[in-house]
Amino acid sequence: MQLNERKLQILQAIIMNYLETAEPVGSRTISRHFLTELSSATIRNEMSDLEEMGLIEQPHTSAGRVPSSKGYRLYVDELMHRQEMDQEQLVVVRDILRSRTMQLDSLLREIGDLLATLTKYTAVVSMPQIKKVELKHIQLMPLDEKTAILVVVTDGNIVRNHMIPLQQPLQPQELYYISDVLNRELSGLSLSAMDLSLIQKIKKELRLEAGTMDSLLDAINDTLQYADDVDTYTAGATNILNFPEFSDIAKARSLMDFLNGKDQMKYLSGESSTEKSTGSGLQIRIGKENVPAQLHDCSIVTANYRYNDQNIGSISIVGPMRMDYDRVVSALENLMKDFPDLFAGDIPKIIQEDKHDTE
Amino acid sequence: MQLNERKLQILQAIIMNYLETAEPVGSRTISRHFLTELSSATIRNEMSDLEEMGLIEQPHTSAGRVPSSKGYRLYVDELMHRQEMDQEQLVVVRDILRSRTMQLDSLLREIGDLLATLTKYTAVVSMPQIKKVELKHIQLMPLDEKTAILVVVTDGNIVRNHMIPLQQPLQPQELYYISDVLNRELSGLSLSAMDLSLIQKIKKELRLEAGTMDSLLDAINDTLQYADDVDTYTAGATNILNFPEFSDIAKARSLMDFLNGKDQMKYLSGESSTEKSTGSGLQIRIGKENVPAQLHDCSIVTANYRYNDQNIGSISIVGPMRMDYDRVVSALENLMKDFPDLFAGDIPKIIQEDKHDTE
DNA sequence: TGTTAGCACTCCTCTTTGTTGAGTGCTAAC
DNA sequence: GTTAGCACTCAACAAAGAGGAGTGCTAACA
Repeated sequence: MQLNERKLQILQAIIMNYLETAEPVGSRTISRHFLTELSSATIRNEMSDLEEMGLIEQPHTSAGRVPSSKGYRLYVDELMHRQEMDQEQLVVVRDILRSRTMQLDSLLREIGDLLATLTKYTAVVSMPQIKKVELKHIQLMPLDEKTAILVVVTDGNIVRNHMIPLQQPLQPQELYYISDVLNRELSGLSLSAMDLSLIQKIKKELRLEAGTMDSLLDAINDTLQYADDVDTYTAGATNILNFPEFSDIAKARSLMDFLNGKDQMKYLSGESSTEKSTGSGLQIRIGKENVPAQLHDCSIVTANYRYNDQNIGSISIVGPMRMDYDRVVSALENLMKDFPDLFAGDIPKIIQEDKHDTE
Repeated sequence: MQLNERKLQILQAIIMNYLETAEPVGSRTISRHFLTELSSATIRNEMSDLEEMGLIEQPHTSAGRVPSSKGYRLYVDELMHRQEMDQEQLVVVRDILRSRTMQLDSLLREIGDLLATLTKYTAVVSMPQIKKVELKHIQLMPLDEKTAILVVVTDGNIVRNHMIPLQQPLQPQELYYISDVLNRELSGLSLSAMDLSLIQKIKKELRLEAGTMDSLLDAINDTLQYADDVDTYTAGATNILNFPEFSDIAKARSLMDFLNGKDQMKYLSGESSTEKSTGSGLQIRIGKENVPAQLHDCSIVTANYRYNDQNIGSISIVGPMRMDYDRVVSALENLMKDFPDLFAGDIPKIIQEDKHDTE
């Protein structure tokens, strides 16, 4: 079957109308509001074709049509228009973000909040995997006789700290000295580059008793371990409750639980090979394209952020399949333009299609 | 009107049954399952009295009775039984908590998670107001030419850090030196005890240029400011969706938004003068006793935790008015016993009443 | 050949109307 | 003071019917 221009226009009209109303769209609605030069009967014929092609579906015999996953997919790949964002609003908040924080993790949290507010969907930010980024500074601080604090600062100014039990009391000077050595050996490296030989080298240089050194290395290891957990931040989780597709409380709850559960969210940050990505490097997963069952009614648009050419985390917008893809994609793309250091190399090409006939 | 023993028993039966079913309780139910020696007619008479006294209410003419706020209040003040908790479960998790962390803030988060799981309600922890606790250690760390990191460790091993822009590059040695001076002057004090004269003194001792010093003090001030925000941690927020009283999505959403909104949660941590507290120092607010409208259908049980005889935060359980007060109070009291250093001075007196007649 | 009016048909949705049952209050008897 | 009995109330549920949105199909038209 041919997928001509007119069919595409009808598909687009269905998606636009369904986005607004969340109700199945009938032929008459389209003939009245979108393609006024055609009669409803003609549109009915075309819709029948579109259904046969699997792009739209009928909830029941005498209902209008609803876009299918495949229909959304086609829309996202071919028909979507980028929008300019509300410039004022965006600019204002952006400036606040820039001025307020120099720490990557809090910056990301604020970006999440911003996106959730802007899109009215839920934003899930997977926090940076600091294992992959370079160490900038490492420091032992005296606390009391039995404890020291290990503070690790990475590229992006992410600060992590960890308590270290001391086998024996150490003088502040000793801790400073150890810090210096650790810094000399480790800074500039990523945590994942630390291996046994390096540790041996440090051990040798420090000439500390085995016990002290071991607990120290254990602590560093713990910090590393903790850093490896994919930690996520969720903003606007309750926005989910606004959508009629989640008026069933059980459904809403299972999704919210899923979004809060740190473990499962690893799914989001991982790049799945099957999904196409948009020209700008965004990944869009629609409905059943998501593996976890809880996400089968959802769509997810994900941007990966990077540091030194390595993906170290992601920002996702989660909403119902009936999502305003234009707005969400535009919001993320604008964000990417605003933080070129975070999304380097992926400057979005704004595809400027004409807004044809969809009056 | 007399509030005799039998009336109390009936009230208790109504509360117990309503807790379980969330349905209005009829006279027949009570006569069958609770006070078998009485006929339903007798109980009807007593219930009529209880209603007149404002302790129970009728949703509509031909429905059973539901406890009123006043009824719950009476129950909580007079009739409640403390329960022993599931010992095994509690002990196990408790040990994990104790061994895993020495940092107050993460400990509190874990306690929140534990309580939410245990009670099936929502736990809201207001994080410690570090302004009120003593400084243990303060340290400036070099980061790059333009920035240093200020790390502040307080009593309870809460670590906060803050980026400090440097007017001019400083050598690590200089930063260490400044740290030493700051430590000497500040450790042992609470942040709130810092005042101008103290700052003058430090300034004098350091003999640094005004610019450097000012930005430093600004940063410390910022940290202090940030510390003063009442930060909260919410665990088990989605548990709310389990209760039929929140099957109305709008209601559920407004409550969840309220619980997530940091600002409004100050309400929880503040001690309101009007509420009585239980013998063990817990505060219980029932339904309309809560000031914010969003909480009018909820009850909240709050325990304040302290450090050096100062309240520095609180742990609250939020649930529907139809809450299992016994379980919640017991859970919190057990927690208080387990962390005597956190809840010192308030060792709960377990009131051992007989379980009379409520078969 | 593509478009459109017309029409029969489907099926959801909403309203109406009973029916049922749980629960009450009241009265009179024990 | 307690209880059996009875009339009454009212939410909840189900069945039945009306309305309407929307479809598919056919036949006519440009």
